[in-house]
This record gives sequence, C-alpha cells and structure tokens, in this order.
Amino acid sequence: MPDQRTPSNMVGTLNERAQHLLKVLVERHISDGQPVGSRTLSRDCGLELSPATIRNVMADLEDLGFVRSPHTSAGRVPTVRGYRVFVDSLLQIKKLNSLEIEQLQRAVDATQNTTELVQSVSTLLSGVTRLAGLVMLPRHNTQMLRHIEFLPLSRDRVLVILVLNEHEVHNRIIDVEREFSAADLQQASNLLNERFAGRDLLQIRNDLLNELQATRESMNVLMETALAMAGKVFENDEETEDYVLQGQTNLMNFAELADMEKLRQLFEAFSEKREILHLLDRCIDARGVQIFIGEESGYQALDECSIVTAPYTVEGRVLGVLGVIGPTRMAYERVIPIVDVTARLLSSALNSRS
Amino acid sequence: MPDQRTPSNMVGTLNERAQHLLKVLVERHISDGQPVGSRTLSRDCGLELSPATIRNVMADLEDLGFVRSPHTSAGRVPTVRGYRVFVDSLLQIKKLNSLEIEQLQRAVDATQNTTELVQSVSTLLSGVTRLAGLVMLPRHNTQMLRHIEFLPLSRDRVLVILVLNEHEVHNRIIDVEREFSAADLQQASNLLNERFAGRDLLQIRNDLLNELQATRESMNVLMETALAMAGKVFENDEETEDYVLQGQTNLMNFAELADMEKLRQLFEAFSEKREILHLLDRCIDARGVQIFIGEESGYQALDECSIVTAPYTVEGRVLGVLGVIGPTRMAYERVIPIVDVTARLLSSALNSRS
DNA sequence: ACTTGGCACTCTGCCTGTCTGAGTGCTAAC
DNA sequence: GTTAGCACTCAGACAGGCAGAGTGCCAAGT
Repeated sequence: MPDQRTPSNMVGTLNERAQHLLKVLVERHISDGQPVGSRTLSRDCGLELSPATIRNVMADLEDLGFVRSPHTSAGRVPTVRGYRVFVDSLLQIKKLNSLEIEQLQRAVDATQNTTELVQSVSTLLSGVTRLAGLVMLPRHNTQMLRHIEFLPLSRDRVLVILVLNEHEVHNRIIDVEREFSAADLQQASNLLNERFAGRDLLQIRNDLLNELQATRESMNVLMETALAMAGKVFENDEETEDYVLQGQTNLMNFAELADMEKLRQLFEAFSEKREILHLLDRCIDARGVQIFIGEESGYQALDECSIVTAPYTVEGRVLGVLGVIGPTRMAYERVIPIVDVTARLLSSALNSRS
Repeated sequence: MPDQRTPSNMVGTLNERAQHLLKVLVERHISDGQPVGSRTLSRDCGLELSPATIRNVMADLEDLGFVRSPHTSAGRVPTVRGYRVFVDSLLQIKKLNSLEIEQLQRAVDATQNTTELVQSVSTLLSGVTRLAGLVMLPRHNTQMLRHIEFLPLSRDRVLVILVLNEHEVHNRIIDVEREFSAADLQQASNLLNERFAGRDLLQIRNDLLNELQATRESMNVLMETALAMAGKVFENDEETEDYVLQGQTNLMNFAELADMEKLRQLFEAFSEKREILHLLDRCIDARGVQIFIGEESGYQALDECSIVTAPYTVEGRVLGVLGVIGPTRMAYERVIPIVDVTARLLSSALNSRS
C-alpha cells in the first residue's frame, strides 16, 4: 500500500550513507536503464569510496530487499521497495521553471468546452512527460444543476436537458406513460428549476426521495408528475465513469515494455478500462499526488508500470483524477511536479468557468 | 488504385493452372504465414504435379510480380499485386451461415443510442474477425432535423438544442449580442421548426443563405433575428469527422507487425486519426466493399496492413463507413462478407430508428 | 513441348565453443 | 570500518559447423 512519508518502508534501517548510495543508484538506473555496478557507483556517488566498499553496502541493500541483481554478475537494479523508499524519502522534487508552467497554462487556456479541455490536458500530460497521459472525466454527480428542461419527442418519450456548471450540457431521453403537452412540460420544468437549480446532482437525488413522499399527501397532481419525471431522470444515473488516455504509443519506446505479450496485456487493460478505473477510484480520496509503483497497483497488466496521479477539484470538491502511466523506471522527480501542477491548472480552469 | 474486377491486374496473362496455383499459394500463406515452397504446393494444390513443375510455374509468377522470395531458399510469398489478383479474381467468398448472422444481429439489436450502437458494432467487427474494427461516426450533415430549441444560458449566451433523427441530440452554445427573453427564444424556435423541421442539415444550410436575403426586404424583425441565430448555429458546422476503433490489441498478435517501430507508427496513425479519416473518406463513394491492400492505401503506417470497408446508409444516403484493419495476410474470404453484412445491419438498425 | 528427377547451390536457424568485459563475493591486510 | 586482490560467474558477441528447406538448371522421359 502506498502510504507516503511513513517510515513503514524501513528506510530507518539504513544509515545516511546507504540511503545516499541507494538514491544515486536509483537515479542512475532511471536515467540509463542499465543495472548499476559497484564501479560506476563509486565513480558517481560523490563520496570517496572504493568499489569494494560499495559492494558491501550493496550486499546489505540487497539483503533488505531494496535492490536485486538480474543475474550473478550484472550490477543491481532497484526493486519495487527500493523505488518506494526512493520516492517517499530520498527524492528531491524538481521545481518546474516558470517557462514550463506557462506552457502548460497556455494549452489549458486555449480550449473551451469540458470534453475538449480534458482531451487536451491528457495530450499535454503525455507530451510533456513523454509517457501516457490520463484524465478521468469529471464526475457530474458533484456538479451543480443550473437548469433543467423538458421537450416532447413523441407520444411516449420526452427529451430532458440538464445544464450543469454553465458550460456542460447533458441530454437524456425518458419514457413516459401518457402524452404531455408542451405547456405541461414547461410547467414541470419551471417547478423543478425553482426547487433544484443551484444544487448538485447528488443532493438532488437524495432530496427527491424525501419530496416524493411529502407531496404524496399534499395531492398536488402537477407537482407529483413533475417529481415523478425528475425521479426517472436521476434514477438510472449510475456514474458511468470514463477517462481519456493519450500517448499510449510513448510507452512503446521503453525497453522494459518491449515484450509484445506484456504490452498487449497493458493495452488491453487500457481499452478494457475497468481495472484502470478501479485504480483511479482508489486515488480519488488522496489529498495530493498518489503513486503506485509496479505491482503495488495489484493489477497484473500494470506490473512493469508506475502510475502517478493527482485529484482535481472544483470549489473544494474532488471531480476526478488525472495522471500519467509509464514504466516503473520513470523520472519521478520531474513527473510528480508536472502531474501536481497540471491538476491544479485543470482545477482552476474548471473553476473559472463554472 | 483498387479497381475491382477489372483485368488491369494482368490476371489474363496467367493460364488456368497458374491462377489455381497462385490461389492455393495465397490461401496457404494466409493460413500459416510461412513462405510456401514447391513441395508443399505440390502436395496441397490438388493437381498431380511434381515440385519441379511447380517451381517452373512459380518462377513465371515471380517474373510477373505476383509472388516473391524473401531470400534465396525460402519459398514464395504473395506480393501486393498477388493479393490484388487473389482478391479481385480468384477468391471465393464464403457465405456466412445464419448462425453468425444471427449473432451479429443480436448484438446490434441490443444497443440503443447511436454512439452506443457505433461502439458496439466496432467491438463486434473486431471480435468476429479478430482484427481491429473501425466505424466512422455518422455524418450528421445528411441527417434530418427533427426539432430545434433555444434556451437562455446567460445574458450573451444561448444554448441551442438540435434533435436529429428522433434519437440523436446535439447541443451547441452560441454567443449573441443582446439579451433575449425566454419568450423571444420560444418564438424564434417555433418559426425555425415550422420552416426547417424535416429537412437535412445540408439543405437547411443552403436554404438559410437564400432566406436571409429574402427576409431582409420583408423587414420582419422577429424573423430576421431568428434566421440570424440559425445562421450562427449552422455556420461553424464543419463536419468534424471521427471514428471508433476497437480491438487494436488484436493486431499485436500478428508476426508481421511484431516490429515495435512499425507497430508504433501504426498506433500513432490510429490516435492521430487524420490519415485514417482521409482513407475512409476515399471509401465513402464506393458502392460496396472496398479493399486497400498494403501500400495501396498510400500511407506508410499502413504498409503492412489491409483495410476492408463498406459504407452504411440511411434511406439510401451514405452516412459513413465501417470496416476492419488487419495485416495484409488476412482471411479475406471471411472478412469481406462480415464487413458487408455488418454494414447492412448497421444501416437497417439506423433506418428502423429514424 | 511439357514434365520430371537429380544435383549443386544457397540461405536460415540452431547449436556449440570460445573469448571478453563487467561485476560479484570473499578474504586478508591496512 | 575500509580497501586491494583474486577467483568466480555470467551475458553478449563472434565464428564454425551442421541440418533442413528450397531454389535453379540441366538432361532425360513422355
């Protein structure tokens, strides 16, 4: 379980020097993908230590499960646990320079409606990180109803239009038992607007149940049909979650995903969506950046991958999650702030237009 | 250029026996992917011919460009031209048995709104053929306007709702110079419904230009603003074409696409969409099944692939194209009827609900 | 004139052995 | 606790050998 900044990862058992060496090893491995040997490390670690000494330390690190050798004589690579320690305790996050932020900002400003925005933020993430970018569509459950409107379609079908958050428009078609005149429908929508405009969908759904019972006694026919219709609108409103994924092809450049079977499983998971959505759901309650490394995600298809996510919000309410997927060996110190900033940008973009 | 059933592919230069051998060779290569040698062919061709004789014929076929050897001693594989002849003149299309058709039918019947339908037809194609399925979204230019409605959103913005073909609902937001009351908007939509409901969007767009001039003289203010608004609705209505692709991962099982770089280019073309859409556009005027083999498509990313497409229609008007993408070595005799039938099914599904 | 068997040739795939470079573990000395 | 030295191991690259599959061509058969 990714539990940030807790010492549960046993980093405490490592002395200063071992931590430093682990850090350099991970950085080195991230940057060139090769197993790191004692000589290289001795050269690059900045301390005056011979390869032999390094070897002793490495042996300890291996015993503790932070690194491992792919084979007898091949240097060490970090294990998932090694990455975990690195990410939680060792890594120094790079600040983005203002130029990069500006670039992100510009791309966000350029788009208008929400789906377009989500699309381009996803493309943005994938472009900047050279990994796969991922943005969950905003859950409209927590969005505010601005306006509701009914239009007659045919004898037994009515088109319902929901305007959410000023920009977002949703359509639904409901089946009704008897014919309604345009005037009937007009009245119904007036009633509902009066009562529900300005609240979020979740509230509305809850309130509806209460109101339906309350009015049953007052015997107001108009009111009752209006509420019944509203009931239909919101009843089968199971959050159909979805996400936009961009830049899958970036993942095809990584040696660790060169195995076609592995890659197929991964791509299948992407189009299957279910597993990925579950994973994203688990990130939605985290206050900030959340990271799953390798098998930590619990999904076989993501074994060789890491996911870095951050939730985005409107008026303090979490609407969704965005992030990137890449090989475990990714440049966390760059990716983490990018995901973080992007989530903030998307949040403020959504805020400013709601 | 794919020009079906013309003898331009020089099949005429081949005698009966050579044609038969080419046919068997292509079939054999399609089914197991290996280069076909003279001995195998002599065994499988059904004629009583020694391998030596076969070799002579194969040499001729190679001279004419229908087959080639990957290297000195490796049997022959069909060239693009060989496939072309095979597809145009040699192949016997398998009839689908009623069970398969029923299966397709059921899947189509199960879905409701258009996007869902397109989605599931694409999944269907990919599932049945084990290739990538492709369905272009219906062009709404040729769809019928059933109803138009305006709703005030804010002082200077109006939400426009277009109901097309009974089931399809589109939203658009337009900016207006001055505020309109709900009543104003109601009147405007009434006017426009009277005039335009029942026509297709392309007609409407044309008519609008004329009407705008005609009413300028009659000085009917209401009329003029209504038409002006309608103008705004339809002006920036550039057909944004799109398609739904399913089952890309199927393509990863084919040996001829095992080269990661090649595969990346292909997948990039899929998410880029532009090239694929151009290609589909070229298929839209064909009356029936259209096939591009290998480089015939003209796009480098599709070099190793073939595309089989068929247009689908509503009331005789072509709304879009669907098809499959797979390696050049695909089971044409099965794929062609599947694509053909699926297009018909989609057409009739769209017809029955419009 | 077409068909066939035979033969030499070629190429791939596979296995083997060898060698080198990189890296480790261990031990003994500092 | 640190270091140098040494024996050991392993992957990767390279060359040689061998079997299998297939071709092209030629000469003989029908």
